[in-house]
Amino acid sequence: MAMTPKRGYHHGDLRNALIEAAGTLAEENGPQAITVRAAARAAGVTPTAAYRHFENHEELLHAAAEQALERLAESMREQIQKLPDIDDPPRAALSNLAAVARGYIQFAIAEPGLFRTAFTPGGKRVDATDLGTATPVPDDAAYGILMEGLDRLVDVGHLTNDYRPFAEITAWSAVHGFAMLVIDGPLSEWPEEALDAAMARMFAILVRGLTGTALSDQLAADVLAAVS
Amino acid sequence: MAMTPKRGYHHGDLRNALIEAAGTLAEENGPQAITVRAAARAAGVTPTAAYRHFENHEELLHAAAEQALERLAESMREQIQKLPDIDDPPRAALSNLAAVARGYIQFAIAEPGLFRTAFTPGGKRVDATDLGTATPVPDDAAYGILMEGLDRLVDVGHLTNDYRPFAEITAWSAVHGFAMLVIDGPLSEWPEEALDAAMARMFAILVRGLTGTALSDQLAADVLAAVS
DNA sequence: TGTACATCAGTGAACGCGCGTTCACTGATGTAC
DNA sequence: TGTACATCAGTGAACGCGCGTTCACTGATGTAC
Repeated sequence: MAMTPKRGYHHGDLRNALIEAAGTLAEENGPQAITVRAAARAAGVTPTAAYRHFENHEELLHAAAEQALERLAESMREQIQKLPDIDDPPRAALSNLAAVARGYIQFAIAEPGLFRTAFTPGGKRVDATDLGTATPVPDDAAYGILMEGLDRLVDVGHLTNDYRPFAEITAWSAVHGFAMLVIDGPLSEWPEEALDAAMARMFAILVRGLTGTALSDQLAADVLAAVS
Repeated sequence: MAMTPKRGYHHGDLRNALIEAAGTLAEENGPQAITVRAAARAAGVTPTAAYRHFENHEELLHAAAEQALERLAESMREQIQKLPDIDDPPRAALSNLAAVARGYIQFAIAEPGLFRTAFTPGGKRVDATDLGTATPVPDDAAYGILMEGLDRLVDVGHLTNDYRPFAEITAWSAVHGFAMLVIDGPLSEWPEEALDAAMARMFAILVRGLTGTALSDQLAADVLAAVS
């Protein structure tokens, strides 16, 4: 069934081409720039053709949002993989978490248009795994990576069980908020070094809040330096 | 110079009427809904008339964003004023900070359209007090309220000086991120009680991270219960 | 107090644009026999 | 292997819409004398 894209009248893989085009539009001018017509134009196709693959504009936007979210997760994974091998397990767990945060924030800074697209309203992206649950959980990769990072902190003895519930909400909120403030808010004028310092500080506060013990300055610096 | 609004050919206070109209539009359908034409329509005036008071669409948007930010600050002040008198100064300082957070998050939930408007990109709202500074600081009221809350924590001995720098960035990030995740993100499906629990948890983690000492469960509950 | 006149704050019509979406259509493709 | 035909994936033209913005204008207002 896997068909290689074909040139010519029949495109071969128009659906993906449109999503890709939507991504490029979002990269350049934010989610607002994603329109059926512009995506079709970029894919070299008539607007009508898009309606073979998407019910309407909203569906295209939603598909683009999902793709952007996946790119965000990729950025997080990249930072984790860049990490050197670390023998000390607690330290490794901390570095891992720092890499997760770094990947998240770095993606927002590098690709603000895509980042906004990922969290665009209307793209009802929280397909709760179980809508019966009071606290439905996102099924996206980024969320999984964060949860894993926190679980590792538990395994390693750094995070006690009584502080585990909702820990991911706090961590996510902080990192997400930071990213937002950088791209749309008061931190947008700050130079990189100041942002790095603020981020290091935030990480230290977050870790002390989660684990109850302060990171030594040395450890904090190391852990953060380990990610680019 | 203060003129009471007049009916008739000359409106009397069209500029403010347009900003007000823009606010209502944003309340109902988000910042996207703010258009020159719609605002003029709502103010009972021809689109052209709006151009007597705003250079272009962007300026109107910017004015609406500033107003939304002011409403956010009001919401924070309201929560602070609702606070009962508390004799114990450290406890009062903590309650104050909790009220600030509550006011911020509550506004986002109650008025998501305005909240998004306040942080709309393009409304280059960070008129840095001093652009020579490496870390320019917003001049809006909401920011001032947050800073004051943290300073009180220092005065009271809860927050040591080495943790004060960038503390506001961390606190702001967490609260802002939480608000965003609630209105546009994964937390939008959560029932109120779950949000309250998550928020209480976040507050506890944040305070422990900032001050180095855990809030007793009792204190945390009290402090959060004090705000509606 | 009355009036001429400059200025101010609106009107009304029009422009060109890009959008989402629908319609009737046609060329390309794959399959049954 | 050849062919008839259903289906699929596009085209091309058109619709109605609301937008930002500009133009020449006019009625209302305030002020100088």
